[in-house]
Amino acid sequence: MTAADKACLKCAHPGDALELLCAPDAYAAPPASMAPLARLRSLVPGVARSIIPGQHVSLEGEASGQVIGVLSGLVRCFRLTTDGRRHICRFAASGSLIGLGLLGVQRHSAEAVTASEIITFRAAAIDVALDRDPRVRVAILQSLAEELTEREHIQLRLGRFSADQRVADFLLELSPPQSGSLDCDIPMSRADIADHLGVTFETVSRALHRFDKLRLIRLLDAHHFRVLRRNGLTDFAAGDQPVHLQLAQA
Amino acid sequence: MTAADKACLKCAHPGDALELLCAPDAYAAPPASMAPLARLRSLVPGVARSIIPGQHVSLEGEASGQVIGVLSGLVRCFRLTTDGRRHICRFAASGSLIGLGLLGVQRHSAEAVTASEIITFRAAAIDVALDRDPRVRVAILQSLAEELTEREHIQLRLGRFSADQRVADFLLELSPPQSGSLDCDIPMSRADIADHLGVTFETVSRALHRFDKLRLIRLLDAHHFRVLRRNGLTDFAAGDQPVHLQLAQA
DNA sequence: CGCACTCTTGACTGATTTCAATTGGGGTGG
DNA sequence: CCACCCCAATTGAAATCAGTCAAGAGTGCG
Repeated sequence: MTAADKACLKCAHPGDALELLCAPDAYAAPPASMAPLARLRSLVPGVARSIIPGQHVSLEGEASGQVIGVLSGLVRCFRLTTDGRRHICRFAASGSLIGLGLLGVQRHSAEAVTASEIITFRAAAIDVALDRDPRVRVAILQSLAEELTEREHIQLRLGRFSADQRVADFLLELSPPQSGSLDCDIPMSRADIADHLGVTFETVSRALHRFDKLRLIRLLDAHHFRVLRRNGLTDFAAGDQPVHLQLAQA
Repeated sequence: MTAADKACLKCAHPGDALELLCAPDAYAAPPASMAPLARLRSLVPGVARSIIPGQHVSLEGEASGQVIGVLSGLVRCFRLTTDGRRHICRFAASGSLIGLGLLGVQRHSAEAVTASEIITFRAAAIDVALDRDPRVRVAILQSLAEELTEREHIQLRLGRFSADQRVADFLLELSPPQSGSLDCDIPMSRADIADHLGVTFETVSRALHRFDKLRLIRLLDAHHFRVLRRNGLTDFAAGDQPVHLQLAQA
């Protein structure tokens, strides 16, 4: 039996005991947002392929002439500062498009976080289709609108939230919106989270364990947690901190 | 002679002695990016009007069914957190469009920083034009691409730069790219800058005076500065800090 | 002429980073 | 199959950066 056989395919973290904990597409965007990529796929020819964790998808600045869609798994999009640190601008889950905007010029590098399937479109093909088919135009505009909304939120989080608030807010994104106490997985490493939230991985770790102590979540293991009090997390992320009072007791 | 007569019309900061210091359209985007709004204006009917500093343009969350273009002046786009703090997501200079994405639904509030002229398009009109005229499509996509690129940079700055680096980077944005030592104005208040960079206004003030001491810039007054060593600023913003060594001496 | 507001500056506090040590799990090779 | 190694994660302690609090200066406006 190989490692791959034992691995939890959903989250790509090895270990069979926890397979059942992996919520189906836990990090996936709501169904509605699958639409743009699905529609694009039906209207523009593209080449699908599978990639393994860590495998690179695109390189910052390259004029690859490609747009990439994530069909399954999770991809991290990042840039490096001149002094070598990394900033993960976003995690692209299934349904996300990478490289829109200046068609075909990559604004950032991208690598697989988990085993993923991606589809590659030629930017030129999309450009042509944009002229011919209004449905393509709608799909692209919708995808751009979604990314802009997502970025707006990320920006607010970076600009105005404390370290713990950022982590709480991120956990809310990881967990399905409605469910009160479902088990969720954390596909990415602490370092990935840290580089996305603009904090250190130690701070992420501490925050998670603090939430565990406060009974907001239950850390099942390093990559799985259960939401115990979603409202508590929400309040905490929002800055209402009745929870902070409990912090002293904890 | 009224206050308005004496005011520097470019930056809307009163005082006649400094009128000549106001670089023409100092904060304006490069000429190329004027294109989308200019083109849109020639293809879609819109209503222009003038607004005074502080006057509100749009309200977060409202489904106004409008898209706003900035013809001159400067507009701040912002959101408020639940605990009442403000985050300025971006400063929209002449040529910028506000409210693109989910057409007609405002992702944020907007107010004039300086006396500005804006033009209001009906989202429905743009939507119709998008179907009919490919040039509109190009203009909208280009504008979205520009905003996304801008946001990507802002996000990196918030996520990975120290307070001083953020201010240095912001100054670079305020000053025309090429000129070595031209005078620039700072149209917005310290608080505006702080709420954009995710720091306090005290920190902004301190950073500016530090750069002045280091001879990277010359602060002419609270709202005007001269770039002395652009490379120094660039290095500082990038994290190379040969300058920091001088900091001890200063 | 004085009020109000923005900006500057200093001293202190505290959150987060940095540095360092330890733990734990998984995969590899013996 | 077991021991070892490596990497990720956790945890603690010290150091630092930026925030908070507070006082004072400058400037425009009434």
